[in-house]
Parts: sequence; C-alpha cells; structure tokens
Amino acid sequence: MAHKISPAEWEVLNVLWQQSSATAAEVCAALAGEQEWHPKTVGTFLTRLAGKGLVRVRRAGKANVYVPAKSRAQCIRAEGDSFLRRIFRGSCGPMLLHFVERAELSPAEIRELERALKQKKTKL
Amino acid sequence: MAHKISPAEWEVLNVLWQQSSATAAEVCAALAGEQEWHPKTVGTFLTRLAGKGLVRVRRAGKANVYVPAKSRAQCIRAEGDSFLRRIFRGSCGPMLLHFVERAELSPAEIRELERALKQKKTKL
DNA sequence: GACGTGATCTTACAAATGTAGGAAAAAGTT
DNA sequence: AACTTTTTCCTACATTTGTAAGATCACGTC
Repeated sequence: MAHKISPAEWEVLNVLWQQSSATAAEVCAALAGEQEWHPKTVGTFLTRLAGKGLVRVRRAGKANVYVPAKSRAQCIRAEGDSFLRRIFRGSCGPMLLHFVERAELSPAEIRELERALKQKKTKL
Repeated sequence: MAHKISPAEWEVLNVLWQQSSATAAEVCAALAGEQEWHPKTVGTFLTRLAGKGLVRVRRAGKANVYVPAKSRAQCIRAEGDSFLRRIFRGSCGPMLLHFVERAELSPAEIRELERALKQKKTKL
C-alpha cells in the first residue's frame, strides 16, 4: 500500500528524477528561486521520502546522496489516477477537455496530441 | 487565499454539486457503497467546508441543508492548476499526453477532443 | 590530535486531515 | 408532558505535513 506523496515531497522528487540523484544541498540549490526552503526543511523531506521507501540513501563522503527508488512514471500514474477519481470522478473525457480548453499548447504539442488520439482510434 | 480542499472534502462537494444541495444524511446516502463513512464523519466534513466558506448552510426543519458556495468549475480550475504544477511542473502538453495514452475514451469523446484541439489551432 | 565547518540525526511543534464520541436540541409519538 | 429518535454542535485524538532548531558526527586543516 504505497505511501502518499505530499506536495512538498513531489517538488523534491521532481528534482531527484531530473538529476538522477542528488545530495540535500543539491536539491536545495536546484529549487532555489522556485521554492525557498530552509536546508533543514529539505533534509526532513528527504528523510521522510527515505522512510516511505521512495528514495534510497547512499553515503558519499561527508554527505548523503539520495536516489529515487521508484520511477517517475510509476508515481505519476498513481497520482494521476487519484486526481482523476477525486476531482472528475474517474471520467477521463471531461478532464481532458477541461485541460485542453484552458491549456497553452504549442503547435507541436497539438500535433502530437492529435497523433495520439488518432492512434487511440485505431485501437478501438 | 482560498482554503485548500482535502480529498474527503472533494467527495462531499462532488455530491453537493450533483444534487445542487443536500443534508448530511443525503450526502451519506449518495456516498454509500462508494465511501463508507460514519455519519458523524460526514458531518465534520460539512462543517469544515462551511468554515472554509465553500458551502453555505440553511436550516430546513430539523436538519441542515448544505449548498455549494463556489462553482464546481471554479474549484476544478484551482485544483487542476495545482496538480499540473506539482506533478508535471506546469507543462500541460506532457500531462495531456500521459492521460490520453492511458485513458479509456469513447469515440465520441475522441471526436470532441479533436474538435477542441482544432479550435485551439485556429486561435494561435 | 584539537578545531572549525558543514552535513546528518533527533526532536519539536503548529496546522490540516481523517475519524468519530458525547451532550444537547428539535420533532414526532403516546 | 415524557419518551424516543434524529440531527446538530462541540470536543477529541491520532496521523500527516510543513517548518525548522539543537545536538552530534565526519573531514579537512593547523
């Protein structure tokens, strides 16, 4: 029964996935300007993530290096499902429509979405 | 700065929006089978929602009737934005792609999405 | 090998959330 | 009016989350 990932923990995880692995200080640096967190605070989040089994800790010299233990895709799937159920009661169509209508999309993104939809059709 | 809506509160709000308004017992009934909550628990959620200004309370005989104070669309917008930022770092394209790829969509829904995308293109 | 520096580990605490119990009040029943 | 039932109002408590302070430990330097 996978632990829940809090918003703050998501921020941290996003950095870890992007960098593959990082020390607390590195996470802090990566987040600077975005999320102004005290280093101690970031430390807490990392420890909690380790406790939840979402990151693995490895010692490198004086500092700890944290490595994501689960794939981003995996976590996104779970969170996306829960979001969908909670807010749209599981109906994906309306949810997609909502976002398409208020999204800012580049022409390339639109093309890609159209392609994905077309492919979806062939599979029905 | 609008209060945050907790997952449990979303469940309750969804019922209220669907029924336009409801008593605690009605919410409980509507959720039966879906979410097995003690009536007292549902009561707490309704009170909290009132405290957050998200529902308005009106007395009808012996029971309270709760009415949503904000539109569903409004709340969905806020929550969708936060979800997007948190999980996909604000990039809508990848998020949409993720859901399109793993969604179950009816042909009608696909058509509608394509229409929405086409309209999006004309606005660029 | 004592000292300063920086990182970790342990502990804390307030607010939010899930989950209700008990007291009290309102309404119908005899 | 007394009793029963239903519903609310107030209170409680464990957990999770955000936010760190203080103690301690590892490393390079003198």
